[in-house]
Amino acid sequence: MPEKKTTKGGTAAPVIEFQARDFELLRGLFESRLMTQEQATRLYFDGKTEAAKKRLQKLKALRLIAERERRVYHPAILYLTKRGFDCLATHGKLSDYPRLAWHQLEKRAQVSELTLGHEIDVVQVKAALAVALRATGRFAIAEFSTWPMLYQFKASKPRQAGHYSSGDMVVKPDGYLRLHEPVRLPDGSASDEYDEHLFFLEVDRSTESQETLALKAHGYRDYFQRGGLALRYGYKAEDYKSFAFRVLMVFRNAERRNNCAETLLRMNPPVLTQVWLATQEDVLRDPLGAVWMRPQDYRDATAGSAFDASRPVKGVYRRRPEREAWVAAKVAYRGLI
DNA sequence: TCGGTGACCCTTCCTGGGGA
DNA sequence: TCCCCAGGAAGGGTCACCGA
Repeated sequence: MPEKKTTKGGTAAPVIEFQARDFELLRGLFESRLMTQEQATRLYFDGKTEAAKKRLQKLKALRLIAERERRVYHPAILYLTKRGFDCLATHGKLSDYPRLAWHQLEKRAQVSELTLGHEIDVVQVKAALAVALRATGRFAIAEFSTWPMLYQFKASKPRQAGHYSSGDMVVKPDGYLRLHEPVRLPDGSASDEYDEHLFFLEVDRSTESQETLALKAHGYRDYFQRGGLALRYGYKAEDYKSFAFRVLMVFRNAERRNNCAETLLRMNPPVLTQVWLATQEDVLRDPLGAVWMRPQDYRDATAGSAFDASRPVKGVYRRRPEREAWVAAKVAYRGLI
């Protein structure tokens, strides 16, 4: 049964029938804090710009969403208003989220320009993946969240030489994706059973040190080996192998990606296959295509060459465009699924 | 009948490039 | 340096079509 909503007073009070898509959009804004109109169009309107434009205008007129102050020629960045938040709460659309008062959400939505860029990048990757997955017709997205608080976890820090204990750290993923892929019966039809694919997402803005990235990779490995995800879904930690996940790291350029691959290979023990690396440009173009590499793939591509990661690092860091060219030509890129 | 959507067009506001 | 123009981004108007 459609639900009607009107506004009080004013001129030309808009009246709309809420659709499931409206709530999905509002929930999306609740989770991701911000998204551009273009991203909302891709995520919730199948890329249909005119349809998105009209619907978003109505939601803005109802003051359920609003856009950040911007230059007229800059893309519109949408956010959820208090009225939108109340609307979701009233319709019971926030029951599967932690309880959050409006003032907490309002504070969360006040982001700096630096954070803004990161949030938009994360949603950009999310939109690219969601659109590509939808287009395959093979997968159902069971969860795709970009709210770090929902999936953050504690992991132990790597032990340092001369120290008996290692201490804990909190890892806050930029995103978490759970996919269902129906198992095909011999006749080609889909059964009730499905395979599950689990991913954590890290979108790098070149603002963190390689050491921090390595620390995160260590954290993910620790979380896996301790059965953190198994426990999250109500299973025993010993069942951790049934909850194998990959960590997708997306970088601004190939140099940064390759540096990270080298860093992960130099860890002790090295991270070889759990972390998958790609550039943002490649992911936005073809997120499911052969654009991903694992540190092990990087190692294979550079083995015995002047860029072999096992060679000791000497002196200060210098750019090596020839390394990027070498890797681009030699590495065996992988498709995500 | 009405709401939602798609398509097309016009307008506003601004940036950036090119030429005088 | 100034002016002109193309183009980006989005708001808004209108009309036609579809489906409940």
